[in-house]
Amino acid sequence: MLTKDELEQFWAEGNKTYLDHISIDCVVFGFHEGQMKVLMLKSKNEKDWYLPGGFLKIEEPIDDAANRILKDRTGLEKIFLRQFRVFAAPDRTKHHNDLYHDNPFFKQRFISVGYYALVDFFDVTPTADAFSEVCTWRDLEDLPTFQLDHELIFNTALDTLRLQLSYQPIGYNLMPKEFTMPELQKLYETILGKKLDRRNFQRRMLGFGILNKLDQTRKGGAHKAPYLYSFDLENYKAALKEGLKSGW
Amino acid sequence: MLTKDELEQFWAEGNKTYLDHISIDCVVFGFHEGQMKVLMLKSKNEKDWYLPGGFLKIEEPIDDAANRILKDRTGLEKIFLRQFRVFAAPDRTKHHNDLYHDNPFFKQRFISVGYYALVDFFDVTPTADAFSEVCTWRDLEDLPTFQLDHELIFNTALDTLRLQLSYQPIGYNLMPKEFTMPELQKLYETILGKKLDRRNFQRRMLGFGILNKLDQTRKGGAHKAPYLYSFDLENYKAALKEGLKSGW
DNA sequence: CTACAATTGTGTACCAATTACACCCTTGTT
DNA sequence: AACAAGGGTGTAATTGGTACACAATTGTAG
Repeated sequence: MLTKDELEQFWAEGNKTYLDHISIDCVVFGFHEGQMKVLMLKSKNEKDWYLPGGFLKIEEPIDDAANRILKDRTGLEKIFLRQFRVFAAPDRTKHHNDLYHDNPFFKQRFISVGYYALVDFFDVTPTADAFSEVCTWRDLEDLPTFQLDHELIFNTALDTLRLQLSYQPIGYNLMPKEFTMPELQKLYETILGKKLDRRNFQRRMLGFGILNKLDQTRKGGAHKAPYLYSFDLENYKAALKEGLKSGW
Repeated sequence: MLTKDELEQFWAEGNKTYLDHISIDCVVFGFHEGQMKVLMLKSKNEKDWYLPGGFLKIEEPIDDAANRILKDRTGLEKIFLRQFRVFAAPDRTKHHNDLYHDNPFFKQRFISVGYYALVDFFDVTPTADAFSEVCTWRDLEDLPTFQLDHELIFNTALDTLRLQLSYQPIGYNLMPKEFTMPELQKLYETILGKKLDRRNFQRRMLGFGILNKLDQTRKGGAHKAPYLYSFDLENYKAALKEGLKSGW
């Protein structure tokens, strides 16, 4: 974390590096021990948490900016990222504290482009940014209070993710390379917030043709060892593009 | 249309009124004589057409800006509007002509927020903006060449609209108050670009519970007079919110 | 004023997908 | 060796979607 002076220096330089008025906020979803997680940050001086975010460099493509920001927070490149909405209420940064408001760069109005990301929990190394000293996964069942409009951004991302689940495959970016059917089902149940029938889930999932059944089982539990699966990346990508249901 | 001097004046004042780097582009869909239409503009000096658009005022909510822009082009207030994506390639305005590029306001990089709108064709009074003298409906089957990245914006809007058709009701904003089932079917067929079975369409549509059957028929054609329907606004709005299919 | 063409209203048989279950198999523990 | 906890696979019942057939209404041509 920067000192107050360093911070002021950073902001003073802001508009030489970054485009005015544009910011990016990211909702990073992970999945661990049967729980959905979101990556969040907190600075020492404040009690509220916020989402990973940043600004757009003057000549940078916006998806590159989102990737850059997330690489800094997670160590990951080539993250599954999707733009889902712009947050632009004129007063969205009004409640910021003086540290920011005294500063000419941060004082301006920001139109924030919201992205959500799906990542494999174990691949991520949460890394705090210059304005915080805590960066960690938060459980969806136990969320902290949010800064600014970040609760709205988070909720909108979750709604979008749930909606997309009904016509697009999800999981490739959230699961490890190999996984069992019950593990995948748990992911779906967690995103949707409801229980699904084990047998029907399996049939339907297999029916999509995006899974490869491996000739191995996951030993360890005091039960029958479940088979391992991996995603068939080619079919998975095709399903992403064309959707899982025909609609009309 | 403004003269060159007036135009320069307008741009010179630009950043006193408008926020830098942010623009808005709108894809306005209408429906007339069995054809899908898009509202487009053209200026005298150029052969390519462009979409209705504008800028965000310094303290204006972004949805208000989109509504304001569309009110200017169509005369309509309270249009059905939906944000669908941000267009932000750094070179997206590079191919603009000198009239614009010589100008400090327009020379800057713009991040454009894309909206699509659905309107009743007959309610619209197409009105040119300050930079054009043609503003008119263009048939989807006979589109002109587009300026800048407006073809990408248009295509993305159409894809989004088609996708939304599979899980949300559409029509309230595009149809007149009272309409017949074949007329509504024609709308769906036009958006989707394919024929649907008349009888199955009717059954499914009625199954959604968003239509009121009226005790009148539309006379005039040399055929059996079809019944008139109107939307049940309450159920329609509920369906918009919850979606038409359960998904999982 | 009657026959006709066009188009709408309604019904039904068939196939596919989803749901709700039952039964047996494997694994580690007691 | 018996048992508890889960997992693999199957099937009947229901729902939903698709592909048709047939009767009814309207304006027009003769």
